[in-house]
Amino acid sequence: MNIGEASKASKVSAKMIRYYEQIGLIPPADRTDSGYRAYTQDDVHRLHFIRRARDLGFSVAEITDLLGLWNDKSRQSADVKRLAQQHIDELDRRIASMLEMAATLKALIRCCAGDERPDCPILHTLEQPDTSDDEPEARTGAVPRRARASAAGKKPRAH
Amino acid sequence: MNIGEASKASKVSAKMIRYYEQIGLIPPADRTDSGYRAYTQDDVHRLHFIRRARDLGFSVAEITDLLGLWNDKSRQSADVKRLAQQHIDELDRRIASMLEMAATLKALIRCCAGDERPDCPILHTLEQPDTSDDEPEARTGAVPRRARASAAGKKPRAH
DNA sequence: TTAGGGTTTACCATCGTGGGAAGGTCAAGC
DNA sequence: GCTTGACCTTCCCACGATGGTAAACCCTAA
Repeated sequence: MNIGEASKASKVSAKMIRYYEQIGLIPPADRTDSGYRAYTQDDVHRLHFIRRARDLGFSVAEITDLLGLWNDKSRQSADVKRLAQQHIDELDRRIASMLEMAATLKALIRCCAGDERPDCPILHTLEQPDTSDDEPEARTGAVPRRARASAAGKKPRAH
Repeated sequence: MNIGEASKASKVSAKMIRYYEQIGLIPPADRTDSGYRAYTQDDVHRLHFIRRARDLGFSVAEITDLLGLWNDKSRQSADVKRLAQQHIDELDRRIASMLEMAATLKALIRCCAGDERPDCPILHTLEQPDTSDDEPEARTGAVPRRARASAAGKKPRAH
């Protein structure tokens, strides 16, 4: 099977298949005499597995582990469960972060007239220094602010 | 004011200040005779504005627009509101996408014994082709699947 | 004057994906 | 056989926002 067919069958783009091979997520494909990559049904199966894990938001690094467990006949389901739980926790963290942003914005929007006048509490708030919590140095090193921001979308998944 | 001081005051790293200048988000800073960037209180004010907008998850492109409105004395608050609403919509889309992933994983996890045996419904599900919805071609071109995936974290915000 | 810290530019890495160029291969139709 | 179009190959570039590093330069206090 050519890479194009494997791509269609697995729903992983040819570009990504080559990339996954390059970074070692999948073993190098067999080659025809002319250098074309040749895939078996099993290869497609693995690619599809990867695709589905990506759809669930697993990073390539996490998928490396998942594939390892997938191939390990003597795996313990607890290991898989732990991986999945870690990923859920990460998702939940990012969700919470974004919910917080959205809530803040929604509160601001409710106060904005949204008419032809220039006065706007949204810009006003962005302009103002922190009003509620403002211990300048003490809090800067703390987790929340940066954690909120950094957790906001660590694993892009743009096609 | 040096870049270091401006950085501390605005809570934007020096690295990012230079980057924002490079991509044209902020105008080139004045320079001292020796080539050091020099910032005014107003510059810091603008940087802080940017920082706060980033914390709310606005992309640099969106902030370009926000800054334009900020500087436009004859702006209409409706324009600001519209920008904010668009961003909220985008956030909500990504949140929904991640909630869906998390829900799927949580459902899988509930079915996994999580013990020393290798049998695991999580891997099993990743392994299986789509069972519920499987109109192979008809649906592939449609939005949902890819939209779900691509919305999963388009705007990384890693420090 | 010297030491140490701040600053400058320039380049590289991240992560997963797409785009494109330049060239080789294959299969169908003439 | 030859042409054509679709496919494949590798290689490089881009994205977005950020961090890191290195080599060179500047400033200030002791």
